[in-house]
Amino acid sequence: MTRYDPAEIEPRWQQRWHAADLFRCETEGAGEPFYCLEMLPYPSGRLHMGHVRNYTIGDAVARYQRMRGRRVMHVMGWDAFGLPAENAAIQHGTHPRRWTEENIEAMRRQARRLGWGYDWSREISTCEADYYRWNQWFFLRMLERGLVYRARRPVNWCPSCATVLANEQVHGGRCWRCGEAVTERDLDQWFVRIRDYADELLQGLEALEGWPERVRRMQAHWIGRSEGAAVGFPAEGLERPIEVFTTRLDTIYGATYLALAPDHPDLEALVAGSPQAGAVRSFVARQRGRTLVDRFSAVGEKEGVFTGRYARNPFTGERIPIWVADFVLAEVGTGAVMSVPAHDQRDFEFARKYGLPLRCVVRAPDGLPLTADRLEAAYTEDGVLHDSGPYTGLSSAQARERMLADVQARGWGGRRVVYRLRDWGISRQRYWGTPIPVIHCELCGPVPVPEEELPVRLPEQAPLTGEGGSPLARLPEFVRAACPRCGTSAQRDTDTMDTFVDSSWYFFRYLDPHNARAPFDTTRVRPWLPVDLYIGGIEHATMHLIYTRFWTKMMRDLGLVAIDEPVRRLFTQGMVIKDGAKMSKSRGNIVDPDAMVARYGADTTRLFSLFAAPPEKDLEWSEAGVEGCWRFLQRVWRAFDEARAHLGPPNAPRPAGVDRGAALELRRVAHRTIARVTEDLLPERLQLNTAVAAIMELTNAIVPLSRAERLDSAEAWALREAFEILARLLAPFAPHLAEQLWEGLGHPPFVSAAAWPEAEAELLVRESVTIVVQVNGRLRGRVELPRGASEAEALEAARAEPRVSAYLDGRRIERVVYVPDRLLNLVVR
RNA sequence: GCCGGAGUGGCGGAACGGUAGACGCGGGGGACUUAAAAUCCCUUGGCCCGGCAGGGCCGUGCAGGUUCGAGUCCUGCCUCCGGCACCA
Repeated sequence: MTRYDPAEIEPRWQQRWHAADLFRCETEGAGEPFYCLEMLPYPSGRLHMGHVRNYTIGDAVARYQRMRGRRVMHVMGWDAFGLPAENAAIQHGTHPRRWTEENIEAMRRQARRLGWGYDWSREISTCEADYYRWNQWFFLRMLERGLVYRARRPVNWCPSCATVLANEQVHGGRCWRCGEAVTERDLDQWFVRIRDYADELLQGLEALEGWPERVRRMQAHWIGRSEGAAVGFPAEGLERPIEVFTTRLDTIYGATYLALAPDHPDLEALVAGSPQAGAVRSFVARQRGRTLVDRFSAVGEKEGVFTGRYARNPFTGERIPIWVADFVLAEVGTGAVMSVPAHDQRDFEFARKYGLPLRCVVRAPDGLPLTADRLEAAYTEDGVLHDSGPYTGLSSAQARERMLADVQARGWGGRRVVYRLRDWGISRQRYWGTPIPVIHCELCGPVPVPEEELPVRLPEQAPLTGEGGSPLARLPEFVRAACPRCGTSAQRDTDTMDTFVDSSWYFFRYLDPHNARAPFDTTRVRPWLPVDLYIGGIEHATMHLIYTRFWTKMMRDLGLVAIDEPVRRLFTQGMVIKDGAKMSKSRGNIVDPDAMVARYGADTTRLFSLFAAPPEKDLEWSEAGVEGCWRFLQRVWRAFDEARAHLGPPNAPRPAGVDRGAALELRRVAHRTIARVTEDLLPERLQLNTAVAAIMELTNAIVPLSRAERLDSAEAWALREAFEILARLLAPFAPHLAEQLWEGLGHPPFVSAAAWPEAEAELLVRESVTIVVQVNGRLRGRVELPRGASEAEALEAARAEPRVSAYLDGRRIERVVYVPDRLLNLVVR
């Protein structure tokens, strides 16, 4: 008997797949395209189990679709720019490129060892000029269209990473990458007008039926559309009125003060010369030093300072004080609010603390007007207006409409929609990224680098300190440039692009990876898009997955693609957990994929990562579970070894007698397994854990026959058929062992290229079925009947069952519920 | 606070509104072995009646409801996880 030795089997098949170029995919050709995509990895060093899970799911789907006859695009690439490379370089005195390339090399080797089938001829690495030049090209296209602009603005700053972060990259006030508390800084930055697409990004979510509801909700919330009105409050000492945004225009008669954000642009002009100026300035200075984390944790303890200035409520003509308050955020709405303490909880708390007046103007529809002195909390519901001049008596909704019409008629302001989504700041003050193709000229301002001069190459050497400031700025030979417009000496932009730019369009490039004239050829990519299935972690719900949707729409508007959305079906797989926590180096609960492969082989590793939990849920790592998968594969191996003696030649004619007895039973199980596994592998289902379970059941049905002393010709034939089915069903999950079985069965290679088995319909239905008999909904017996038996026949059979008849004895059957071939429920009294 | 998701054996998890617990792990018993490992076979939700054969009751977070029938649908709670969070 031969031993199951993955260390011997697996490299051999990997070699043969490679030699046969089995996974190459032509852009054009026969077969319906299927684009199976997984989020490309950051080459951090080694694969971790999260990668293994992600890519094994994708590989199983890709292999399955290939066997179904689809032309499958399945590619691997590297999100190769980014900060860890730079930090590692600083720490270990190496170069980011070298560090990155070594990691890619190691991870590519690991990918092969796990048996993942990619078209390596399409591999891309985003740190290559061939790739990032097109980031620059897109930047210039967006600049032409005004989709990129430069602005000085308070931006999120991660002190540890020494760079700016986009809003999406700040999670709970902390850096998404390193967890450091984020502060604010004023910097000149390039921004992408993703906000211009806010409405479309929001609307588009409804059509994304193939996306998890969870992700759609998260994005909708992230975009955060709110509808209301912008109203100008004339302020003493300012030429232009202070514009406030409100969704509760109906409460405007209750506004008793204005509150401005500490970094409101008009604040300095407002307070200049006021006796309060000093107090305001020191308050503002204190606020600026606070981190976001600090600000979040202080929710509820609002602070503010009176500016010494007043504004006029356009509706009432009333003079109300202007305050600066920390709970008003510059980036929300207009950065200024009309405060209505009686009807807004925040305004209420602030007014209480500083003794500002309250005025009630809305009451519950069935209630009495509240009075300010009795209020314990703001009344924030809609209701009926009182003490609101001509609007008194209107409902909140009516009032909002009328008031808005009057605001517009009198030129005070108008309807306004604001989004929580902010423009995407893409400038990064680090080295290892795409240089921004702009030259700053003292005379002409920022001038785009002419297209024919692309790529602006990232200099191979730059002084890296990690202490802040763009490393490229310290390279005079990089910085110095002639202004493309006027020719005078000017300076290159020394920031690099956010690496989320790289990952926004890489899967378009996979489809045309060597194109030197354009990011990709429009006609080539068309048949492949949108991506049929995209697999990755949930953590990108409001980062990468928003950016790439935006990028697709932007490319559509440039005429490059004809789609509105990049991804038809999104699958978010769960995390890999060990001892109740996400695997991480700092926790020391890492399981190394290499060690797994060395010990159990790739097939066991793959199988476990698919079997141990439904793919969308978190997977708890269990050594015992791995052992179980290992045992299963051994069992398959041994069963096949034992069966050899029984098996006839391939393609033998079907002998008489396969339609009864053990042969029939085995055939039924085998064909039912085809149906189950096929269904579980559908992109909209993807229940790979139950698919594996079904294959285990098939194996359990095979074992007794393969081990039998002697089989008749029908049983032997059925046994061969079962193994041929097993080999092909196993191919997406444990492809090496599957190849070995296929070869052992006398077939030419490769099972990976064989046709997926078809279930014979007549084997899926039985001529006799077990019907469950219930009395009053409780299980009391089972009867065997021919399929399609009538209710009367079922009833007769049920009455003949002693267990059933005991419950019917002396009672009247009031109702019979009959589900043909399944169940009979007798309702008695 | 708002928005999602999830609660099923000792564990991971299965179950078109129709036999709850597939498959795997773990446990118990047995075979093989001098012994162990490996492997194989039987068994395994709880309680109760029975010598066995067999049978009964309870059971999918809690409380109700709809239904002939609810893990699954509805209402209200509880707990845990995730996202957002002073959004004007």
